[in-house]
Amino acid sequence: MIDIRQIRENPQIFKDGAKAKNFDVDIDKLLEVDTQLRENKNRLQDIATEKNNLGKSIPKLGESEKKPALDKLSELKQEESALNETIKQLQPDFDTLMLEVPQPASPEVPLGKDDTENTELRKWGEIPTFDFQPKDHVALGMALDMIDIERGVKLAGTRNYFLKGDGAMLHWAVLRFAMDYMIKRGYTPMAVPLLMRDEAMRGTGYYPGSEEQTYRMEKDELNLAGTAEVPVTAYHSGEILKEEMLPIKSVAMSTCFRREAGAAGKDTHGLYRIHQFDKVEQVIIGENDEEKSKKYHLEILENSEAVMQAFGIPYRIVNVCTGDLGRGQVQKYDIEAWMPSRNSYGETHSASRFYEFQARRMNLRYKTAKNKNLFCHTLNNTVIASPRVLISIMELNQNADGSITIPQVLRPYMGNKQKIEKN
RNA sequence: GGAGAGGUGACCGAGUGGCUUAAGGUAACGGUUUGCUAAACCGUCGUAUCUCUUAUAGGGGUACCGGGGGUUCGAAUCCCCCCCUCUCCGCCA
Repeated sequence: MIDIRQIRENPQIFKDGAKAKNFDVDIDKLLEVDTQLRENKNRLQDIATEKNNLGKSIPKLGESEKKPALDKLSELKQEESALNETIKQLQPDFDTLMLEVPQPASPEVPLGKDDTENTELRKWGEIPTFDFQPKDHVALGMALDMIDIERGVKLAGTRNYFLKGDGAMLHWAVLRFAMDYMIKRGYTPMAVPLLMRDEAMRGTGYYPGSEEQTYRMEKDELNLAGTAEVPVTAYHSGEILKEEMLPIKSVAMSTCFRREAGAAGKDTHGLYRIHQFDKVEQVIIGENDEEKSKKYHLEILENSEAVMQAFGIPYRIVNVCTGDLGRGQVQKYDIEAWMPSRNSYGETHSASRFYEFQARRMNLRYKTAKNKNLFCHTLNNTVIASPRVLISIMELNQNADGSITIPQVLRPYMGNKQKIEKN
């Protein structure tokens, strides 16, 4: 959410910002409602003052003076309830519009209409060539009895799968390595609830907007989080933290649930786009300081790169353009991993910087040394998401005989096994 | 699922109609004392919003004691509805 005072002072920035991000929001309408609301509220305040004064004087008045005073009072009350009625009508419009105003992107974000206009910042690693006919992860996984998509679909519908044997082991190895790495970097591990109230969804910026992407438990009015970002970022919502607590760096591993509505027919093959996966996610809750936020942003990007490098996966860093940014993001770096079967890079990570946007929505603040309450800044990034990353790992490390060499760093998590082979 | 208790400021916790923004305590900040640390003592210390002024500070108004409505000249305090939390019992991983 944006500070309404900033919108009042400089509406054009927010109009342009929304346009660049492809969001449709009526700033003029918002300002109009804001003006009306303020007029009514100011008048209401004056009435309250008058009422209070009058009320206090009443016990001191003589009998003859009491009657006119009471008459005046009931007159004021009538006007008061009329104003309240108007405010009650305007307030929801105002609140709705406020939740819709996007955070303008940072100047270093490239202008663009959609993901085709994202710009590549740099690459890491060599794209391998094979001197045999390489298989894709599905063929590999089926042959090695690691992946069973058919039965996943039988039991849970399309975009569902089983991992078994070394497939399950590899999946957990990747997650555990990522978790251990982040803990070594000083991030606090968290196990989190995933059934979230609407409030948490709104606070992180997923609502309004991503309702269609989200599984909802209608009976309980709870939402199945699509990422641990929701519980971890909202963890301190509504609180006033002490400045010395910041930055709070957390890492959580969780299952992620996504409906993938509107993606029908897209990426239907294999484990790329699925309804349920596991992810290690890093979150930083920091000070209200743009320079620090940028520093943290690079830090969380580096953390993920280190993990990708440890796995030996070639990747590139993409500066996501304005049109592909979410409502709240100031800037976003995606990491895209090389996936031989797609013959392209596929998104595996998304590092976002929000400044105050999320903190304002969830009323997450801290008290400075000067006793001021400021909204925190929030950031998050994937550390690793599996099984999507298994596509790269399996396909890149396959051998001519159909076996898969396990990356060094994952072997300790797989009983020091070096290869996954047919048995 | 059944029964009960409760929701007050960063935190704990008092407060059953006006003198309460709200006692007391903790934490924090400033000061006195002090070789240092600690302790003790004194002082300051809620949030939001509007407005004024000798305008990165101060003054004033208003609202806020879970949310919404009501009674009343006046409500944290009384009434109604809702939400949430906790405890006990039952069932159970």
